[in-house]
Amino acid sequence: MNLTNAWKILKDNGFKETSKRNQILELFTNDERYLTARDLLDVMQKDYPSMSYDTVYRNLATFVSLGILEETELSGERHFRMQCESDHHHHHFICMDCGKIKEIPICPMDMLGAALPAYEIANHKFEIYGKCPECK
Amino acid sequence: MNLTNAWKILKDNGFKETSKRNQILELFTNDERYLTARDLLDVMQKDYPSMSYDTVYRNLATFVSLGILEETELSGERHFRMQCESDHHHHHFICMDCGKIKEIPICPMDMLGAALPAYEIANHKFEIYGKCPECK
DNA sequence: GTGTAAATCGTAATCATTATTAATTAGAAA
DNA sequence: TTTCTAATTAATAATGATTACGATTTACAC
Repeated sequence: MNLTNAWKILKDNGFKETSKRNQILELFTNDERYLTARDLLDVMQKDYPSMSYDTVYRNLATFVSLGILEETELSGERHFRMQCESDHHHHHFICMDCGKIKEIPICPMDMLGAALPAYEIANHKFEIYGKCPECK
Repeated sequence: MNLTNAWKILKDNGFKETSKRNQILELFTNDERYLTARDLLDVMQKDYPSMSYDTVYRNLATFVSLGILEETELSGERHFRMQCESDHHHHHFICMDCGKIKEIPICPMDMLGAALPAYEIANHKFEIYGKCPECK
């Protein structure tokens, strides 16, 4: 997901173009790591000292609901990153040191077959945590 | 994991036998769902009106560190349940309606093979969410 | 340019979790 | 059984992430 696509989605859904929104999106396009609301606020308050949590969280929720950002929970905090470009479903390795991620092309649901008959599957989560080659 | 085993582990590690600890453990042996700290407190305050959060959280942390309970995060809250009896590594389907769980005997890490050379894998999470046959 | 709904600001409220200190208690030792 | 001590708990406050709200500002359609 890049800036242009993100703005197209936002415009298509009637959202207005604001400098705050743009800076949030820019921060995500420039960082492949998962970021917290605080991470964003800390950076943005340099340019916009009046930036408030409300604005950060509200926009994060908007972006996630539109599929612009993806979200995960790491050590008790919500983390966000730009939705991957990959066209096919995948999962992530997350480095616990530097926060960089690597796409895992395998999805365990493929191997599940008929292991859960009669169950209605709504969602699943598969993440791997550890150290990337650079941090090892 | 049953009460007897849990107490053996606690005693072996020098922990004292208290009525609060016992009731927490009993609640978990009688409930296969994941419970929050608040769930426990609500029930326990009927028998022990003075029960405090500190006691709940402190014991939950103890139990998890000793491998008596297992923990996961669901919709922003920490949830706990008795460690499964299964001797072999597995994952869980979790019903989002009734909270009941079903063991999934498959682990995606088995299929990963050498997909992450040079990476140091410390941990992984695989969970499936949806509705169980009874709730569907 | 104007009007209006959307967006943001500033701040307070909420909720889960953790920390602190004093009082209580389990279990070992006398 | 009584005493002693460290572990445990109660009561409450503090913290940190997230959400909420009234007032103000802004994007943009007209």
